[in-house]
Amino acid sequence: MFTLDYRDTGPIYAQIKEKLKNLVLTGALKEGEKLPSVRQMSKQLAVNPNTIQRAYRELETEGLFYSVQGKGIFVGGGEEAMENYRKEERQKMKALIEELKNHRHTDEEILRMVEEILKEI
Amino acid sequence: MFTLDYRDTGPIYAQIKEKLKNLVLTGALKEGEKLPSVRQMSKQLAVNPNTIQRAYRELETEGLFYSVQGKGIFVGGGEEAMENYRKEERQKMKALIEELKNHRHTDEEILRMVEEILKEI
DNA sequence: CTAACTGTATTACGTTACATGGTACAGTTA
DNA sequence: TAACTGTACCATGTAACGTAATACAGTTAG
Repeated sequence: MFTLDYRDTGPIYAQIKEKLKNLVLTGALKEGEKLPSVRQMSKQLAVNPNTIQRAYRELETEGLFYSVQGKGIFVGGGEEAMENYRKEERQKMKALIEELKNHRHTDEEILRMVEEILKEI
Repeated sequence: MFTLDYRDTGPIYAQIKEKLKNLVLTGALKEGEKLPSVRQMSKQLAVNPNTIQRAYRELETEGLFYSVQGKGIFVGGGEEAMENYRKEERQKMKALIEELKNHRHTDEEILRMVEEILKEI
């Protein structure tokens, strides 16, 4: 499904959350699909089941997944979660732009930087 | 000089670094200016001298400050540090834009978002 | 019904980062 | 000389993180 990046310094559960979120947001995991069980995923990634559980639980809290006792964890419709993520992303962008303006970048410089980066990718 | 934000969850030394960096990048602290001593600053902010020392040391490593034994810590020319920060900021922006594109945002949407935010600020 | 699978919860332990507190030493300056 | 600077340790307490083990409830295939 995916592999861990051991150069990443942050918490493992956070990295797993990020990977799973991306799989859903990019459409690789679609609504209703079942995710690997906590124990199965923990074996695949060679981490503790509790670490997987934490990632799953938090993604459920965010509204991206839903779980059913004894059955498994599934990808939800995600409208609510999507709306949250859009807001988060906009907030991140706003914070970054505010930082750039604090550091004496002009609006034109910022726009030019964004356009350049968009071309690069 | 500045105050700490106790809602901030991250390390205190990191917050102090960020505040000091901003004071220099915005021009509030100019080249050659002397900074409060480790002990003086630690009293002002009510934190341990070692915490201040760490912030100062790291900013010196980044090339923003320079220290002289027995005299104090001063704001450096900072050309080297500035260059690093510009690169860091561009890297942050690139990472954020890549995330947005992964999440199915189009170039037009991203540009529009940036323009909107620039107007807001 | 039973066995094997699911999610979920809890407790304990070790490691590490962070912050504090204290001490010490070298250089500068009034 | 005294009081200030930076710098370098070491010891301690706390919290986050990850691991490990265990237990319980619901589901499902046999």
